[in-house]
Formats: sequence, structure tokens, C-alpha cells
Amino acid sequence: MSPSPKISRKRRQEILEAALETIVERGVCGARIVDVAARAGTSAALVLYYFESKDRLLTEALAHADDRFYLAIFAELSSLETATEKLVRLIELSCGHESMAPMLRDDFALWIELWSRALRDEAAARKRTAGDRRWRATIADIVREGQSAGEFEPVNVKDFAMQLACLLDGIAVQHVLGDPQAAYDRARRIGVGLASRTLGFSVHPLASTDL
Amino acid sequence: MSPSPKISRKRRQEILEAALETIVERGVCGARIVDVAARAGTSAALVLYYFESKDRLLTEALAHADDRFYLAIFAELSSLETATEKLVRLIELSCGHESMAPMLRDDFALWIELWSRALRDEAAARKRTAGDRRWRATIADIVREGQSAGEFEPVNVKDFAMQLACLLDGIAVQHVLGDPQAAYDRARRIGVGLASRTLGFSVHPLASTDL
DNA sequence: TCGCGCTTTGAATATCTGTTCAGAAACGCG
DNA sequence: CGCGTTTCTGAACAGATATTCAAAGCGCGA
Repeated sequence: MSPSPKISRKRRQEILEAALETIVERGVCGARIVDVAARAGTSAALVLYYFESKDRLLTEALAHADDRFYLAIFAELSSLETATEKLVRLIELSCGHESMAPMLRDDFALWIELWSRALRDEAAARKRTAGDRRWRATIADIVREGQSAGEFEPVNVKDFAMQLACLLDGIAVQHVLGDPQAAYDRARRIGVGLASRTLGFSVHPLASTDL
Repeated sequence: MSPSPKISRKRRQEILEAALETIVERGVCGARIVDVAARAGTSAALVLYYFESKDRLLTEALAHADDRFYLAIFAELSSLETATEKLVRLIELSCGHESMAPMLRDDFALWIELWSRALRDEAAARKRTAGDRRWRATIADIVREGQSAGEFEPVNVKDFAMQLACLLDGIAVQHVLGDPQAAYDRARRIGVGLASRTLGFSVHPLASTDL
């Protein structure tokens, strides 16, 4: 699958991370491989030696961001006990809770970059679809877990996952683009509102993982 | 407000429309002013004569798309009688109903381009925020109308508008990027589901404006 | 007709940047 | 140590394209 078979995983990741930092700073359009190389502490020629072209590099970087994102989410959620806590935490992260790791924050912006790229890049479109599916599956798993534990009503899991995923996408867009009318507290209320009303659970208004 | 005071409204619109067609075809990154000029039947130098720079042109074009979008939506909705019909129609359009005008379809893709641009371009960010506010206001107006007419329950209008707007953004992303799991019928069910459950109205599953 | 803004253009400019390439450095190995 | 393979680099190449500019149309009033 990887274009250059002989590249070490570590080196590869370093360059991909450098590419992501560059994209965050300058956008997909503005990202130059010279920037990526500088950040990775190497030369532009080497970057092209590993990844055939700029296009391939950027697309792979965005896909890498997706992987990174899910790993981070998983780490976040695995420490929580109940499905309700997990679901609420998921919503809070999408709304831009302050406790969110900066890297996670960037990842939402990278989603938008990936979307715009997916409009025209076939490979990017595939990766996006796959990532979204994984995201919805994550939600669906939590819901099923909550239903088994009797925390949630027995609604259609897949439809609910799609509904919540779409809502969270929209909320994340507002948050990343900084609309003050979609400040954290309100966004959280709106997100949790949908989930709690649909699944029939109730939470303390601002409780959950606030320490 | 307009940078060049002496440009005729008609000429200006022609160029902006040409710019939008170019963006739809090649993306914001790939759009060259030479393409825009060719489409508008003029020269690249003239385009720069009216709009100072490529950046300004593209940002203005995306803002113009937003205006165009709301005009089209307004025309769509004004022919409908009840608030319920209007709201359902709005949702159907966001889900990519086949009856949607092709231009409207493009406008959803242009939203994504605008979002990615707004991540870094201050002017684009302002226009996006303004457009989104107008979009939510459109929803809110319909809801208030429906509440006055006794069609809808008396829920918090602004919060509902924000919630539905976010959901529709997310659904539109899925639709524009062509995830088969978010096909029209399902997306519509999910969107209408939220609205009808929250506002307490009921609709024939696939009725509304299907002729 | 002349002059004078406004509009329009073709051609030149100037820069930027992805990509290639010849070869140096590093490294493993007999 | 030599030598082949892999890793890496600096410098050149090539193509693209935003932007500028000097000059040519053009509408119009004096």
C-alpha cells in the first residue's frame, strides 16, 4: 500500500506529522513541500523521494490525521465507565471543550481541509468516507453498550449514529470557524439535548467530566 | 464596499458567476484567473482591473454564492403555504432532493470551499459567519411562523434553529461528498425526524413536495 | 475633430515551487 | 578495506501564473 516500501515507519510518521503542522498553519493550498521538509529537518528532495508527489503526500497526511484523531478519541473515552459518560464526552469534544488536547483541536480543522480535498481527489474521498464510517461506528458502539446496560432506550442505533454524527460535524464546523453564537456551553447543550431526548437519559447540565 | 466603484453591477456579476463556475470545476486552489477570464469572455488583466487580487476575487465570489443561495432558497419556499411544508422542503433541499436546481447543488460544495478558506482568510470568515446567521434566521422565521399558526410546539426557537442548521450542515456534507450510506431517503428521514419530534408535527413519510 | 477619461488588452515581468538528477554520505557486508 | 545498496542533498530545470504596464479602443462632450 505504501508507495515506497523501504521507508521506516518512524521516518514516515515524522514527515506526515510535519506535513500536518504545515497544513494547519498554511492550509492545504498554501502548504509547500519545502515547509514540510524544513519542519521535518530534512530536504525537499527527500520528501519527494518517499512520497511520489505533493498531492500524494498531502492526501496521506490528511488520512494520517484521521487515524491520529481516532486513537486520541479512543484514549479519551476508554477511561470512562458508563456509555452515558462516553457519549457526553464525545459531544463535549466536538463542541470544543477546553480540556481538549490542542492536536485534537487541529484535527477538526483538518477535517474541513479533507472535505474540500475530497471534492476533487478520488483517494481523499475514499479515505474520508472510510473515516466517517469509523466515526459513526464509534458512536453506534457506545449506544449499543448503553442499550445493553439499560442506560438508553432501544432506538434504531444506526440512524441515531448518523444523526448525531451529522449534528456533531455541523457543530464542529461552527466551533472551528469560531462563531461566537455557537460558544461551548450552548453547543454542548444542543448536542447533549439531541442525544438525551432521543436516547432517554438525563445528565446534570454541566457535569460529566468537568473537574 | 465594492473595491472598484465604477464597475457596472451586471459586469461584476458576470465575472463573479464565472469565478464560481471555475471554482466548482477546479476548486479554490486550482482556480486560475485566466480560467475565470475565459469563462467571462474577457482577459485576465481586466479581471484584476476590477478585483484587486485573486484572493479578493475568490472571496467575493464565494460570498456571492451565499447570496445567490439564499435567493434561490427564498424562491423555493415562498411558493409553499404552511410552515411545516416550508421546513420539510428546507430539509429536503439540504439532503439533495433530485428536484433541486443544479446551481443549488453546487452551492453546497461551495460552502465547503468557503469553510476551508475561512480557516485562514479573515474576510471569508466574516462572510461565512454572516451567511450562517442568515441561514439560521431563515429557519427561525419558519419556526416562529409555525408556532403562531399552531403547527409547532413552543420550543426555544433559536436553539432549535442552531440545532437544525448544524444537522443540515452535516447532512449536506455527506450528500455533497457522496456517501452512499447517506442517500436521500435516509438523510431526509433523519432530518425530518429531528424536526418533527422536536416541534411535534407529523408528516406523511415521503409526501410534501413530491409530485 | 479633438481631447479626455474609462475600459480593455497583449505582452512582458518576476517569482515561486514541484520535480529531477547527478552525485555525496552513510551503512552493511564479504 | 572495497563495494554495492540505501539514504540523502544541493543545485539546476521547467512550467505555471499572478501581477504590471504601456498602449490601444471607445464613448462623449466641447
